[in-house]
Amino acid sequence: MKADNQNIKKPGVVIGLSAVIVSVDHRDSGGAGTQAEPMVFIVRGAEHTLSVGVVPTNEDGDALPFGPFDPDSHETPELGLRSWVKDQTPIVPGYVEQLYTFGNRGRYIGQKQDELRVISIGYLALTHQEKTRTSEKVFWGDWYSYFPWEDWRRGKPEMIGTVIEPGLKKWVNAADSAEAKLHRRTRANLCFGLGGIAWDEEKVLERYELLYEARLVYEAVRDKKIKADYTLVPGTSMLYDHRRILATAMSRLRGKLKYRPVVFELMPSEFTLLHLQKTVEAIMGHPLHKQNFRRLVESSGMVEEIPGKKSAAAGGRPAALFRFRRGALLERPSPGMKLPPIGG
Amino acid sequence: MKADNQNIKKPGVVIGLSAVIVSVDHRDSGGAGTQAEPMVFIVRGAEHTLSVGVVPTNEDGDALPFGPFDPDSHETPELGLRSWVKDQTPIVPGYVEQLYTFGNRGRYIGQKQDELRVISIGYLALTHQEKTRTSEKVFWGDWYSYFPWEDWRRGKPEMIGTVIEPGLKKWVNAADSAEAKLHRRTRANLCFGLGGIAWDEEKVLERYELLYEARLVYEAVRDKKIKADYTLVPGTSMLYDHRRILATAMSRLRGKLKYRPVVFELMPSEFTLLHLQKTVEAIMGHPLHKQNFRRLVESSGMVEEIPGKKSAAAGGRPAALFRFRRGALLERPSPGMKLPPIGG
DNA sequence: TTGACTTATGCTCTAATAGAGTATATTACT
DNA sequence: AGTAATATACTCTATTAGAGCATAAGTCAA
Repeated sequence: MKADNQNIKKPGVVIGLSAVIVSVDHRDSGGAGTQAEPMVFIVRGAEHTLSVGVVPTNEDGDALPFGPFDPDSHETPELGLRSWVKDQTPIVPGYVEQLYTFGNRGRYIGQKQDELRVISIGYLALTHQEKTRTSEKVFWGDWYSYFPWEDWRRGKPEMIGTVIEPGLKKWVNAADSAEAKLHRRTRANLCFGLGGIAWDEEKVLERYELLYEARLVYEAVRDKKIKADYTLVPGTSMLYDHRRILATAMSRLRGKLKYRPVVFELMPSEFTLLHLQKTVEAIMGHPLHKQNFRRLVESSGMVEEIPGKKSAAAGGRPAALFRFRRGALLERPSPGMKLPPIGG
Repeated sequence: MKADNQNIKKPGVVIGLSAVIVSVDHRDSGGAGTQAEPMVFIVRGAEHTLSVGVVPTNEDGDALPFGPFDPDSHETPELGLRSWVKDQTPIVPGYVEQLYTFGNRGRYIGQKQDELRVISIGYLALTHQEKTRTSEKVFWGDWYSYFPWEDWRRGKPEMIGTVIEPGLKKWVNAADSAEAKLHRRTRANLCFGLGGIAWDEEKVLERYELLYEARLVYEAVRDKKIKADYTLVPGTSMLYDHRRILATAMSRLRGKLKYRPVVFELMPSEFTLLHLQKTVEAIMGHPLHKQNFRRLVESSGMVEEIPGKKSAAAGGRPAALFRFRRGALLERPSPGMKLPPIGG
């Protein structure tokens, strides 16, 4: 259990903080045509993503905001993230949770590739301030533009059958042995709900990693420096491994929603139940049974009706307005809403 | 989103890998008096825990194994951990999962406290090789010796009523305002299942942090340099923030057991159902209903009976021997065993 | 050899919950 | 007034969870 001190202190190891800042764009207030889209805070262009100034790149593209970890001023990495987000963006996140620490070799590819190792502590942050100033360089991106196959709200995305399944089939058949083929096939089936297996909305990361391995996303083509003479899966790519970090955040958030009342971090102070439902559906990526959702939410005690107040009706009976009951957090050991899985 | 390069590269930031290596000591093979105790791999004495050679301490005590992260030879931090564990210990962990990255200021307290910042990427590793050579300095420690209040297998631990509740009551009453008192009280109730709230076995970390804040564990007395003229909660303390890391691992493992078949990483290749049950109970910290556990496990398809084979009976009808069905992992999207919470 | 004891295993009963659907209420619009 | 749209209340059923009883298959000691 002895080790050389020198190994550790070499220059060229950089610690940074990556943030997946999520909000939900509530297109309108209750009533007819209520819409909700999950958004991620994106910075575009190398000079923004490379705020530590040490990771040169020639590529342009979408990236997650990335800030320095300053051991002198930051008590904890999480406080560091909060202060950096507060200083550098117009966002004040309510909920912040550490996701994962990413430290793969080669995750930052630049001229100094071999010298430099970037360790990123990834965070998930939730906010309901979706109306922030944006520009061409800094904006809220629709998270399903990066992961279109994750959006089952209007049924199974077509590309799964037309692009992903054929692509994976090719990858399965490219395996060496029959054994390896079987292994690849079962993995593909499990991830993408093929062969009678149910789709699991939490497997966002596993699916992305599988597509990467099967070289069906641009990042794989880029990192492995291959020529893609076949159809890639639709979806916006990101710089570095940021799409992987985003996938990690989506998996985590989809899981968390089921047992902790984090949705409310994404809601305005007053909302209708449809409003809340559309927000949950937006995150989970699939539709829910309206009456049962209502029963669930009302019986959970997480929410209280605002007496008298009604939403501005738009094409139907006006809905009651609700607010989050902060007190509920103090009454039950692990409040949340048990959400059903998608019907496979 | 610009930052100074200098902030990052200062010397005095060390990245290390901490491992919570868990095994279960199966005291005997099925039959009467079957016992199981969860164990953690412990190193005692500063020279072992400080293998990076940069964190001086005067104290002696139990610590988690800690290894360097070497950007030159480690493709990923997880591979770094695996290789370091393999080289430096007799353990070959099967399952490894990243837990959390700890980087609080002051988590390593030494002469150079203000200069040095240690960032530890914490890992949870599971193994069933509990029979490894040990010494006075390196051994398997009973994890309930560090967290005796977490063991409800033989009912509610007495110390909760005799030491923890009174200690927390004092802490509640020491709050400034009535509001703050109420807040502290509800927090204590939620954590420790007081006032009619059910005990939640997953809140290991929250409970430890509460005890720390209420200065009822030695680490708080040590870090805050106060004089403890009152009774501390029983339980072995650890160096640095290692008991917090262990608590994080326990929380994670208790949660994971409910939806992923990780128990089998802790089992020998053949086992009886009682054996399996005792192992789950050991991790979860509370007893389970035997017949229902059997129904659950058998219907899950995670396990198959070994035809003909029976356990060596010890005082009763011999039990059938089972083995883990690896194939089950490939059949269902998220296999596991839904475990009931402790009856509040 | 038999009866007491111990553990394993099979089965039943009941309460709670989840999933799906029907029915009615309240609004706007034509 | 009638139609469309949404909100809300309620019902029905299948599944699951929690608890306990009954029987099986061994050991051990008198």
